[in-house]
Amino acid sequence: MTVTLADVAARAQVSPATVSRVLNGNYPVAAATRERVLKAVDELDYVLNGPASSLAAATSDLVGVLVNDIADPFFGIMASAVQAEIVGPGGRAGGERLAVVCNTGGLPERELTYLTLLQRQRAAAVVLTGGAVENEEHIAAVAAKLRRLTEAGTRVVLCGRPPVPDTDTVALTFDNRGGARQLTEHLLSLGHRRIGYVAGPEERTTTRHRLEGHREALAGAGGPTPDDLVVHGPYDRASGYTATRELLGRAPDLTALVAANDTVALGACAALREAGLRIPEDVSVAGFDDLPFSVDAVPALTTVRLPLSEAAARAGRIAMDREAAPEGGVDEVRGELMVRGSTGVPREA
Amino acid sequence: MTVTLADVAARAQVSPATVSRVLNGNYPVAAATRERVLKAVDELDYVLNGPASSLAAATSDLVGVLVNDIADPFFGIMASAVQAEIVGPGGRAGGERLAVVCNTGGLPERELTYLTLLQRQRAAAVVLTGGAVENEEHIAAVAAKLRRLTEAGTRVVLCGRPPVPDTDTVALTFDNRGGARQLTEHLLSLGHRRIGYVAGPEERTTTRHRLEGHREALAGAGGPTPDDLVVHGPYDRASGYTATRELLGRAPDLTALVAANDTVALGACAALREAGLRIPEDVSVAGFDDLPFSVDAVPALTTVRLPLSEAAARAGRIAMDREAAPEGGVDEVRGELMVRGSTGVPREA
DNA sequence: CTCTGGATAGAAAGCGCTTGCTATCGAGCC
DNA sequence: GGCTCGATAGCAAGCGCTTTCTATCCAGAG
Repeated sequence: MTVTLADVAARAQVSPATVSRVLNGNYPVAAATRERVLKAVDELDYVLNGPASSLAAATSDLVGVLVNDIADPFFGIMASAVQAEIVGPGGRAGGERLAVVCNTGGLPERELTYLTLLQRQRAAAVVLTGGAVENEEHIAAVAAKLRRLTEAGTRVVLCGRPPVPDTDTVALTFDNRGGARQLTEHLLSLGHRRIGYVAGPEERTTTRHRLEGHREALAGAGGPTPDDLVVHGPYDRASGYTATRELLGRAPDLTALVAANDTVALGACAALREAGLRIPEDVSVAGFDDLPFSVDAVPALTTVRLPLSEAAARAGRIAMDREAAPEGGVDEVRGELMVRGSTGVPREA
Repeated sequence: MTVTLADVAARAQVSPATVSRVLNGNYPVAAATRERVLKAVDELDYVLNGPASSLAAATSDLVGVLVNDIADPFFGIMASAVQAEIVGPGGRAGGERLAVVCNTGGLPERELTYLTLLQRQRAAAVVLTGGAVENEEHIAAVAAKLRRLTEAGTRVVLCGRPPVPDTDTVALTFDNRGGARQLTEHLLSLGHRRIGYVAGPEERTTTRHRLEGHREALAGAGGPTPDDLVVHGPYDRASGYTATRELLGRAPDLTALVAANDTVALGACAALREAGLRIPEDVSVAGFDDLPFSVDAVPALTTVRLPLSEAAARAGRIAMDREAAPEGGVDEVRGELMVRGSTGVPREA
């Protein structure tokens, strides 16, 4: 039925071993023989049997990219960059690898399921993107899985995720704390004092770090962060919308709003507008990430730009061993404050 | 080194065959034995060897999802929906499958490369999303590949892509033409006559169909489509921006602008605003797809909503054989015109 | 108490490929 | 001219799992 290596070998009048070597190109084969084999491959329209090959060679050409939410451009951009590096610059350069992105939905179980699935497939490398869930049990489970993966020869790279102690993994983290601090400091410097904060989901490293940065900035300005000015919710537009309405109810006097990310900020803007408040005249709004649409918001969103594409590309290269891992296995990538139209001087400043 | 089925068998005091049967659950195994095996699996932390299993069973649990640009929410949303259906409603329900999304970048070669890679992995199913490149050679090559895939037992489903004749594939198409027609008719009914059109890349089915719908509407209103009011470009913000500047230069009198999709529309808005034109007072703008951010644009974008998530979920279910394929293997999904603030009556109407 | 048959478990033959080791063939060298 | 060595090609042993075919065991039937 299906064409096998043996068929090709028969047609090319060589042994299966030779065909295998031509296809893998890691053993000298006379030019004439190679030609003959390639011709046979072509004529028979032969396609290597991946599983058989992986089994025999004990490695596969699968590379996994785990993301929390593929529908979110934040992850889409990173996934795209990683994948581009993995397939190879030329589109198919080098040993064709299958870069597969796995959507965990931010669920701990799914993350583990995918990790197991990738382990099962003997993946060549795995890139984990985005914030991690901060749940002791889950962290331990993931660490164990990653240890097992690296032991089996799978290279593991984390991007935008805190390093996992006691593992052979490489981590490229984002300076969420520092970025958030800068952002809030910017607001403080404009004169804002009552600043609402729409945080991401609890138990997420990204959420915590950004919130900590915010608190640091406020603490630096002498004030604590009133708990009632912080509301948690998922990283989506709806959360920004509802949280803002909630905050507006709790503190009608706030003059600025910091959102967990740009998407949330957009929802916040919608809620403010609906409440008849102008941006930034009545309330300033700031986001995080600087996703492509942020510059097009009206007014353009003040935010912290994270070099998602660059960082992810680097992660991909490290995973492919085409770039050295950073000293110590960890490197922090900084964000850049982008001041735009959505933030301004408060009403009565 | 690594734990194998045999190790588990030894530990559980059973034969490898029994372990395999417990793991696959397709053969009666006494409860007590099953327990013993499962315990051994757990104690040894055994993970099935995917390649070996796929080789022996001649099938794999990989399902491929091809997208043109994973960084674009249009595809991210579809990928997410397909993946959710494939993994199973419960997160890990059923025979754990690995849904992998492959980013083709809209490049024909890459599309074929991924298809080959999936064929090589003996994928259980493949879902192709988004418009296809309209290049005869490429179409034939893809058709051949798909034929080969279906022959090998891989189920192939197209989502938002025209059916491929003479193949055993199922296609869920979007009514791009009809949606575009409605959109332009809406503009015409408002009184617009000079309408610019920022089209997608040439040689793409989506581009062509939307443009045809636009032309149909204009023809219905008695006028042809002046060629100089149509500009092609990629499906991104930058394209919308530059194309709009170009159009503004060519026809300063235009009162409305239709973009290939929402992202492009956003770029168009930016260019208009920069030119000092108000939306919709001076120029009306319309997009396509109704991506999440469109409702948050200011003014909110008039567009055609495509049920991306629903359609993709359905495609996923069909691929998993959990839903019957539509009659004839093809079904057209309609869009819905969403009239919002970005379109209005033209200046001198 | 022996016989029949359903329910389980095991033996073993691959699945298609990779790769260490061996065999072959000339060419260059003493 | 016989010998050594580099360059190629083939042999054959797996890689770890699935599955067909058989063997075994025990309950109920006669």
